[in-house]
Amino acid sequence: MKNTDVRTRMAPSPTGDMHVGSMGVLLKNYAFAKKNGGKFILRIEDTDKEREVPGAIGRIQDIITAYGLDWDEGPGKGGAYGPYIQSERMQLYTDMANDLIKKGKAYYCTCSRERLETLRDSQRAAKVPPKYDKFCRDRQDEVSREIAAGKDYVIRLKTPDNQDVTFTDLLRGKITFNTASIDDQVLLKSDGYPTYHLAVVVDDHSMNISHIMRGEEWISSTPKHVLLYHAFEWDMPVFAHMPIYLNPDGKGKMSKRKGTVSAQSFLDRGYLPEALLNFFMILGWAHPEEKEILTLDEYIQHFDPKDVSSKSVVFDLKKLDWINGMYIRQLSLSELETKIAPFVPNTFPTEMVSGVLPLIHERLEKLSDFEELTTFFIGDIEIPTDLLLKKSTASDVAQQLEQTITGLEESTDWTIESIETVIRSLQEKHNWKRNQYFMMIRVATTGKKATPPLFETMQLIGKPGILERLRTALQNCN
RNA sequence: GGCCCCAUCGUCUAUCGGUUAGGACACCAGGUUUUCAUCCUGGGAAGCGCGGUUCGACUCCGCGUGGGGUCACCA
Repeated sequence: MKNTDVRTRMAPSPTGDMHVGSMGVLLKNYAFAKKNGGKFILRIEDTDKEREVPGAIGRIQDIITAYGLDWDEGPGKGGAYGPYIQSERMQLYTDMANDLIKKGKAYYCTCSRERLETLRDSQRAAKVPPKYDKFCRDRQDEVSREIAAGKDYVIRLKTPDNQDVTFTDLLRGKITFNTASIDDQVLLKSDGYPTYHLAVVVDDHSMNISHIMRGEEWISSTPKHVLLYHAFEWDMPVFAHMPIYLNPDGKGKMSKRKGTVSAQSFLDRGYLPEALLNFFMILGWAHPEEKEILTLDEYIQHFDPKDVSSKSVVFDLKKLDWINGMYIRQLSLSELETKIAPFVPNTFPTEMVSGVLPLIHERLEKLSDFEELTTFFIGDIEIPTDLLLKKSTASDVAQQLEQTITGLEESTDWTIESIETVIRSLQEKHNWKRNQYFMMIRVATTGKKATPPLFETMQLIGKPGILERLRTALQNCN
């Protein structure tokens, strides 16, 4: 196969917002296609009409774009293998299902959902794996009459008895299942829609997909697909099952039960798309030199699905935070200002933002940290007396405050330098303990013991605000 | 429970039969600094167990154990 024949795809279903795990898999598909000069296809698998969420297709496209990625063929882009939305390809699935019937590889089934349910219940009670009992498989004449009489039916795959099905996973090597553990999978549902299993195989083949990179949770349904490829007598694509993301506590697949998991939610929480992508890159895969901060281009250059770890990986938020901080620090102040805008509270004066950013830039781990790091710049603050007096007595602190207020009042300028001059000379003149005095002023003017550099902060807060806070602090001493 | 996958520091990884088992995050300590952060330096921290194969196993094989996935007319 020529490199240019590499065609990868991501096939989300519009049942809600895209999961971070899906974005991680999407990135790998994207990168591998780019690396080989191939095509990355976006296909929408909307074959479950009950679970479909209106607007989800648009949101899927938007989130991919928001992460800075795109697709070569798919909704909104077109392509030679369209349409790329499965509900617009219905005829194809029906034809293929019928083809299988003709070949004797599939059969009609009129079992009711109720019958199937009671069957499963009794199997579970008997502690045997729940599976269809192939009731209709050998009574096709009867089934045909029932269908003619208007009964609902599905088309099932005629899974061979007790036969090994083997396929090669790019990361794991040969994987074998016995058909004894494989159900007579429904291919065409009673509402006429194909199931996932029929639709993926038909589409991956008809869209000429060369590499199927998907989550590890699909391994156990891969033999069903292999059976279908055999039944259709089609060539098989390369399968590569990617590690799934485990909850930060290491227990189980990342799920909504343990926090928000949509790709969008991470953007909402103040993570940069580039940082998220970087995190996905090094989760389960390592750069040849173990470089951990890398650009999309560097990733594309080095990424190979066969080098990906075959074990599930914990979604380590601490590492993500670190990466995000790195990316934020790499931003220019104007870029930061643009990106952080959605996280600036309405109550924060817009004109102050550009002044505050240089002071908090390297303190930001997430864009959403803005609020926490800047509350004391505006409005009324709480001045904890215990912190104020921590390393001195009330009378000494009162004296320091009085002198500082006078000194600042008399100063005609309000620059970082002028403030520093006043405070430093006061400290030297009275021989005050520098750490105590500086910290006391910090607490008096911000209410906090951890802030950006003191004089810059004071300058930004402004003379009236600082004097007011110092006077309030003075009152607290009495 | 059946079937399948997986197994190196707490986490993500390097190693691809011969290494003092390396790096990163996190953690701890120190330095720089008016605090915090950044930055710099240092430290603790790992081959799941038992058998084989081999001159030699983290590396190959088997079993056990543990973790994960999956068992729908959902994807």
